[in-house]
Amino acid sequence: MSLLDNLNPEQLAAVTLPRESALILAGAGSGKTKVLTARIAWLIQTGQVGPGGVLAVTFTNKAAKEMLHRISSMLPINTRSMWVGTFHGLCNRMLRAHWREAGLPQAFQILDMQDQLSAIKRMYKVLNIDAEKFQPKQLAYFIGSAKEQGLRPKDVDAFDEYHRMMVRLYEAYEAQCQREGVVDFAELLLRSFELLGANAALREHYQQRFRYILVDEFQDTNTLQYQWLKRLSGPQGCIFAVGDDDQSIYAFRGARVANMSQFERDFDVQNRIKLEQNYRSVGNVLKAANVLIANNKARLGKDLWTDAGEGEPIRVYEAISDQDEAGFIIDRIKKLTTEEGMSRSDIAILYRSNAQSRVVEQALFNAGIPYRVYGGLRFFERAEIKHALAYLRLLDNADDDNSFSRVVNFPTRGIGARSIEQLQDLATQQGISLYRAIPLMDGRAQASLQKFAQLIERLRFETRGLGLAELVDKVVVESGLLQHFEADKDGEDRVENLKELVNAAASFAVAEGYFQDTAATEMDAEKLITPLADFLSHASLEAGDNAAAAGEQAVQLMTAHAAKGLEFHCVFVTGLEEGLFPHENSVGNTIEAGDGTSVEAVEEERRLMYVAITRAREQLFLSYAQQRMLHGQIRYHLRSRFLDELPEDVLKWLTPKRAHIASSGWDALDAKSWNNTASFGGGKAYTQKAANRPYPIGTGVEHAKFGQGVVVAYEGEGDDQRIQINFGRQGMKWLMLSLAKLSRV
DNA sequence: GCAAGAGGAGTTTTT
DNA sequence: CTCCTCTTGC
Repeated sequence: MSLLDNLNPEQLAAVTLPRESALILAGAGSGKTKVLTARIAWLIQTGQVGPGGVLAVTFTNKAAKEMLHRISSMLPINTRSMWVGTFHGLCNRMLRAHWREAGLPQAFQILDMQDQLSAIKRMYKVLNIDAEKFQPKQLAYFIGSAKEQGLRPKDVDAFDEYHRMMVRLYEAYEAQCQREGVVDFAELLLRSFELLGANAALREHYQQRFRYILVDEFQDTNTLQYQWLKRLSGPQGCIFAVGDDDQSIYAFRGARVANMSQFERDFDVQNRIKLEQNYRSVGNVLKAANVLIANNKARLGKDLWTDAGEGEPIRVYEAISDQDEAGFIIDRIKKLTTEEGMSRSDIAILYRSNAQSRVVEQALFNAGIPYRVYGGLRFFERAEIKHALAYLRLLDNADDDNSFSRVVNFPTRGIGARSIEQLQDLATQQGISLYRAIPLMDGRAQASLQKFAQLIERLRFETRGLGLAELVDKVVVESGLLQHFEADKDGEDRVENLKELVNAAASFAVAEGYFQDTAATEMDAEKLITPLADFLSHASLEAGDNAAAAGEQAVQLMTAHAAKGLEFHCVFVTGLEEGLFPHENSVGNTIEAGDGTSVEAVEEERRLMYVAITRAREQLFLSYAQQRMLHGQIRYHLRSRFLDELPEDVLKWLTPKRAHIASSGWDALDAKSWNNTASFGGGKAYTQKAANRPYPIGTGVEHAKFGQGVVVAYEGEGDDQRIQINFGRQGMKWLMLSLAKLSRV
């Protein structure tokens, strides 16, 4: 069977393109990964390139793994010489190989976001910076976005005092990182980019080597990633970029859709291939998606179609409250699993923000339906794991002050804050790391610090020659971490996790081909890295699964963002309310597209909605609530504009469709006449019909200037009485009741 | 050195 | 409301 079987004409055209740069506009569910992997396999199979000449880059480790997996199932080749990975993973690989040229210590460590923040806080202490005025998070953001634009401190223009300070802090942060031998995520990219820029021999080497570069999710690339690709591919470069502008939902973290059209210009792209046939969803879902996304102005243009039938209509439910909405979902899930025999794991509940999961979780829990929530702490981010990793990092690089500070007194060894301060002063004075400053200490604290240093030295000595898993095991035990959590009556999970870390090290060693007799600290000649350093990189770059544990067969709960790339038989998109989805922060705002133009921020929200609904294979439920608990207050929202943008003929309203949300100030009696609603409670707010409140809270009203809105609150009495109305896209307004010309909707 | 309590903030997130 | 961080007090 040929690789090219089972490809539609557009896919085939993309897979078999000659050596030239191309942009593949791949719609949701159009077989994007299939095309990417088939192209790689085809290039290799037809002898146009060897595995070593291919570089494929993705955004997530999951996507990279999936790609490698598929390639190796198509071709009997060794994928180790192939560069397939995330931007960060590939940059790390390059920097490990050329650490000297890149100006890094061989054992450089990678800071994740947590580490970066603690590094900044530590720096603030030394420099005596007011963390209120210059918030660590703000600085981290500032540094990150500077680096993503390729800017070093000297390149950043500061227009005011605040920003001048930020630049100085950026400079100090850089110096600290360099001294400690650590790099943050953005630094991995920028260093690699600068390395390629400064070192012509190296640049040409890689340019000649990677004859074919393939990029997944191209719409998500930021400025630096794009420039990196450009530099790496070189003048003769050939880039196969796959992306979907309609699924660009990460502008807020620097993704630049404009890279797509810039790519076409920069690389003289002759071929823009559209993959529009969808293999995932039924017709009704696709029609809704197409019509919805057509409301966006900034688009390259694309319409999905399918051979499959229309499927069931999209069902829409207006809930009285968030609880009622959850009740509706539970009810439907029960029906789906019992009457239609659907597996729970084929059902996803999507929402705009994480906080919305609570109500649904509660309801699922009460109903005894197993579920799992995506988006919690990931394995390598857990405190006990970070502690263990800190010991390991100190073995690899004793100058890593972040790691030092984390574990110097954990488990407690009587080294207090004052001793650390003293030590820090000495280290700062001498321009050396905390660890190296220990011998300079005197007084009482010296003894305990010395003991800590001896522990590290002893561990380093005793683990020499050990395999990776044995090394990790030894460190977890000898550091006292295991014992510490074993003594803690609530430490069971942490003990389990530490043991799991040893397992993780063992399976990592196997997966990476480090055999039992490979010493964890011995350089692997082929990979130019020690197994320990490799494992530590892995821990930083691949933080692990972030789904809370629960059995198989669980309903999947996640944000619409987290659902990107996934698909489910049945999808519930919840909280479709103005202010929530689209989120209030996006309404009325514009964002820079990156090419000089600006677009409405709500367009990104619409794309997010597009992503959400195109996750559904067969069944799609949309819901919203008239009132919901938010930040400890009951809030009233209008129905989301996105619902109103959907074509009526693919929808089936399970509750009467009203002119708009809460149009008649209805009470519990009305609710009973509606499907299912009464049993789920809620609606209490609607019983108040005080004479001085002509429009009860929750009522829909129309205002000549602001349009339609929902009554949210009252204030004052008599002639002074004011009414608060949520006008959705016009915002929240307080109006004098006696003056405002209102009418019921 | 740790636990309780005040205080503040509160989209989306991968590496 | 609820979660997280930082401070205060024993």
